[in-house]
Amino acid sequence: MATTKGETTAQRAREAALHLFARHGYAAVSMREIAGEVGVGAGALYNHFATKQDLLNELMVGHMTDLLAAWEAEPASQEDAAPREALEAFVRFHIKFHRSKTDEVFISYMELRSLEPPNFHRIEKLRGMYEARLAEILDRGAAAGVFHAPEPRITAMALIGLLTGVTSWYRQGGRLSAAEIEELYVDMVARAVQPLPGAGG
Amino acid sequence: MATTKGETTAQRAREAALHLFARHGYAAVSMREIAGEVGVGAGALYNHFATKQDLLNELMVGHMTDLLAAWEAEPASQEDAAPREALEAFVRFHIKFHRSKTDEVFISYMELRSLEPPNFHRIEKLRGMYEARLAEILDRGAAAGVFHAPEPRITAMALIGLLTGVTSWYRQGGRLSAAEIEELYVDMVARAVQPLPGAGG
DNA sequence: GTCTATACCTTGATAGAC
DNA sequence: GTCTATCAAGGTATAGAC
Repeated sequence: MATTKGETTAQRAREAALHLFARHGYAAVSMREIAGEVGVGAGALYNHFATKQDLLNELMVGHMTDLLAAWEAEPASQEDAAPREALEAFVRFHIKFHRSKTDEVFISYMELRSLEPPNFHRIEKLRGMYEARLAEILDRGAAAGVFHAPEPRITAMALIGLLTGVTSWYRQGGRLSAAEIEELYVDMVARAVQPLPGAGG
Repeated sequence: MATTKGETTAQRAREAALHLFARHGYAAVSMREIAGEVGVGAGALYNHFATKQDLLNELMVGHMTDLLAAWEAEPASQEDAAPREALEAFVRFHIKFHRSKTDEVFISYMELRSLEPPNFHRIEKLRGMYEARLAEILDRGAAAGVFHAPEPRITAMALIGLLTGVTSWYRQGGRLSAAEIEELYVDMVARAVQPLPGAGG
C-alpha cells in the first residue's frame, strides 16, 4: 500500500515539524532537521508538502479547525445554554484543550508572523471566529443581567489571553494539579465578569 | 569623536534589531539586514556585538531591567502601600509600560526560546522577580482580607498574562481609546480578586 | 570604526536514478 | 516514494586595508 506508507511519512513529518517548530521556531528549523527526525531524506518531504510554508500552514489550519470543531461538539456551545454554565464550560474546555495541545497552541500564535499574507488572513479569521463564540456568551449574559461585560469582544480577547497563558507556565508535576489550576481559573473568570452587588452594572 | 560615533552605531543597531526581531523573529533576521537598516556593512556590527546572540540578549536584559526599575520608581511599589491602591497602580503601570514598548515586550517573551541556556536563565530570573512584585501585593491584600487570592503566585502569573495580552491586539486608532481600555482592565482585575460577599473567601 | 572581501556552512528546493 | 547529488542563495563571522 504505497498510499498508506505515504500518509504515514506525511503524518510523521507533521508531528516532527510540530514539535521542532514549537521548540525552536519556524525560521530556526530546517527541512533537513524535520526529515532527519522522520528518518527520510530532505527531498522526500517535498512529495508531501510543496514548500516549508505549506507545512506550517497545514499545521495551523488543522489546529484552529480542530479547536472550533471541538467546541462546537460541546453541549454548552448551544445557543440556548445558560450563560453562566456556558462560560464555565468554555473555560474548562479551553484550558483542557490547550493543555492537551501545547505545541499546537504555541505555534498557532507564536508563528502567526511566519505566515505569508493569504495564510495569515485565513488563520486570523478562524481565531476571530473562536473569540466570537466566547463574546456571544458574554453578550447573552450581559443582556440577561448575570454578567458585567460592557465590552464583550474586548473582554473575550482578554479572557482568552488569560486562559491561554496557563500553557506558558503550567508544568506537569508542579505543586498544583491540573484540576486545581482549572478550578482557580474558573473561579477567577467568574469573578472577573460578575456584577457588583452595590454598583450599577 | 570616534567613541561617540561608535555608540551611535551601536544604538542604532539595537533599535533596528529590536524592530526587525519583533516583526520577523530573531531567527528570520540576518545581521546583514540589521546592518543595512543602520547603513553600515555587516562586518561593522561585530565591533559592537560579539555575536547575534549577544545582541538579542542585550535587548532582553535591557528591557527586563528597565521594567523592574520603572516599577520600583512608582510610589505604589512601596511595601507599605495599601493593597487595593497598589494593585490598581500596578495594572495601570503595566499596561502603560507595555503599550509604550510594544517591540521590547513582544521580543521578551516570543524570543525566550532563542536564548542560549545561560542567557535564558538570567531572563527567567528577572521575569520571576517582576511576577513576585505583583504576588506580594496580592499576598498582602489576601492577608488583610481585601483580596481573594488563594494562590498569589499563580494569580500573579495569570493576571500578568491577562494584562500583557492587551499588547497583542491593541491598535492605535481603534474604537476604544487607550484610557478606556485601561479602565476596562483595572475594573476586570479588581473584580477577579475581589472577595465575594456571601462566600467564604 | 568601518570598509571590502571572503571563508565556510546551511538553507529551501529541484532533478533524475531507482 | 525515496534516494543522492546538486544548485543558487544567503547565513554568521573573520581578516586586513584604510
